[in-house]
Amino acid sequence: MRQSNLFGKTLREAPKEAQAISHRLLLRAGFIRESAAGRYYFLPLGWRVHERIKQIIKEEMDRVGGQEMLAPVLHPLQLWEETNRTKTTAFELMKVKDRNEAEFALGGTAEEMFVDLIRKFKLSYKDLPFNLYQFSTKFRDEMRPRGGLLRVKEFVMKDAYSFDRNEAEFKKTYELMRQTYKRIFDRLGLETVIIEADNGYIGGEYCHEFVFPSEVGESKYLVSEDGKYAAHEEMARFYLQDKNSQEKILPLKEVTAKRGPTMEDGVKFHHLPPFQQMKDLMMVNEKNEMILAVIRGDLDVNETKLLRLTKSLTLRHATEKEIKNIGSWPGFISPVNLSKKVKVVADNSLRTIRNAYTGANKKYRDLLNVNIGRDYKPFLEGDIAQAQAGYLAPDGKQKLKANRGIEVGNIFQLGYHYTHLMKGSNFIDEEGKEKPYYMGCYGIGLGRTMAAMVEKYHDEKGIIWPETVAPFLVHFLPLGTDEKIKVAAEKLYSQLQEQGTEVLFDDRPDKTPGEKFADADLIGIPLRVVVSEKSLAQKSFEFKNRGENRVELVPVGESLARIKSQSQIIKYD
RNA sequence: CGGGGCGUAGUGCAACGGUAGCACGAGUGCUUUGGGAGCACUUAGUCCCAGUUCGAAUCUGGGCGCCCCGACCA
Repeated sequence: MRQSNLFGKTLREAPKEAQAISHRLLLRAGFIRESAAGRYYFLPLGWRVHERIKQIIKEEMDRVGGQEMLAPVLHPLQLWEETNRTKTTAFELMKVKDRNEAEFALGGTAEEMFVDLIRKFKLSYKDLPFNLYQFSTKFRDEMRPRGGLLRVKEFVMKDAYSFDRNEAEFKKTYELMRQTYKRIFDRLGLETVIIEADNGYIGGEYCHEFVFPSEVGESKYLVSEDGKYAAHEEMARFYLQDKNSQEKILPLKEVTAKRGPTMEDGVKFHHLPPFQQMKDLMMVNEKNEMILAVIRGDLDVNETKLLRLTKSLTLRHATEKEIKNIGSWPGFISPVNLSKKVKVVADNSLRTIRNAYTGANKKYRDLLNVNIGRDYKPFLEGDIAQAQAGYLAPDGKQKLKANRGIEVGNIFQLGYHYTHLMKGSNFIDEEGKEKPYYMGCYGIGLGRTMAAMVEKYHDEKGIIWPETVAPFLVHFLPLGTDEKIKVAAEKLYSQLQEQGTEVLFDDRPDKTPGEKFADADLIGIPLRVVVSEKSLAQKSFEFKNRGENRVELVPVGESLARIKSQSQIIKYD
């Protein structure tokens, strides 16, 4: 490619709205341009990188038997209604109507579409397993796009959907996909951390995020010091340390407590440690059922965990009025003698304390010596506690550290979530009976991956692309206008083209060396080859790898072979 | 959606309520050619709609748009 023909220009300064390094560099180097908030043009250079990333993903997906296909971008809205997702994803789902007033969702993920596809076929266990994937533009009406390509409203995602005959078979598929993702990110040169995460509106019981650690990332997670345990903060478990469960159980006692409504007020009033207090959080789910979450006072309720434990679709805090309506009092809520309408959900931490204090469902009245089991029997008990940096990892030895990263990929167990909700998504088993498919799904955002790579591979002058995804392998710069240089340059350029080496040939005649170098550094092509009067005086071309300062003179006659050997794409196995 | 900031030329910045200017870019010509060259000429702009005013980029109201922080996600 002749640079004089390349569409897209470098910018000396980044537009001021760009803050993230990847955003600034991609903009400045002429890889992307903004259309509207969270919607970007990929310019020719940017698209070449994007397609290289795509190729790597495709190779790895195909290697493990994935089959690429393509689903429509407009999804019949009825499908989303069938799985309740018009409700659970209301914030992000974009809709359109056609001329017949038929409603469609603009695909933001495609579980329903793929399930709907496979139920159009009568398949048998002999057809299983299979894994279908696509690269397609996804639409998500994000509340706030940010950081250039880091979070956008429209992006190309590789999404894959696996269909297995049962959980045991699925587990193999899941493990295979985990390894495949690891290979993909390894090939891209991104060391990712695999963290446990919440399935959110995607559904299913568990999932893992592939996170590239970075300050500009939005995924907050906790890792043990040895790195063996890593989980998204919304999911992270931790080791519960015992507090006073050796204490003798005392009789329940109600006392007057003229105090404020906060936890600190309780601590001050009773002169007892915070852990001995009970934190009571009144929530309301989508069916207007009231749920009281109770937890040890030194811990916080994790609403994601609460959502999962109670199998709720949505949860919100109850209003003061609602609390009074069920016969309690804000700031003095208690699971003891509470209205039967409220489902009490207790955190495991309440088993680590005895003789707790909390409200008495009356203004200015508190209870002392509250003990789980004796004084109240929770409807559900489980882990609803928010993990924090400094807590012990589940092994009880390592400390947890907080970290941030860019979520570049995600693998989900879906189980029967969709195949139960969507009628007729069954295959025929060995006995001739219909059985639902056991599913998983697997996503990678390409633009975000590209941004993550720039976050990693750059210096103060610009991007430093790894060869695996670089837009070109060689940036060839002739300096000066001398006829000898021109002839030598054109010769090497046509030879490189003949041997199929991807080269960006900076043939712009009116650019000074300084400008060509600056652009080359900014664009970040791995190998820079210069021809100039100086180099020709030594019958050589000058080679320099981006990111290294070492410059090497290579005799003209050997240059072609040298480039060829250097530009062999690294084989990965 | 809540909070904060901001909309002036392709990009970065100026302009007290009084002629919209500078740098880079782009174009033409000449010179120059190893780290964003020099000279000359040229090109291109106040987000939109109202209002206040003799006069609005500037003040007021509304709209639209963008960025940053939070609640969501590849």
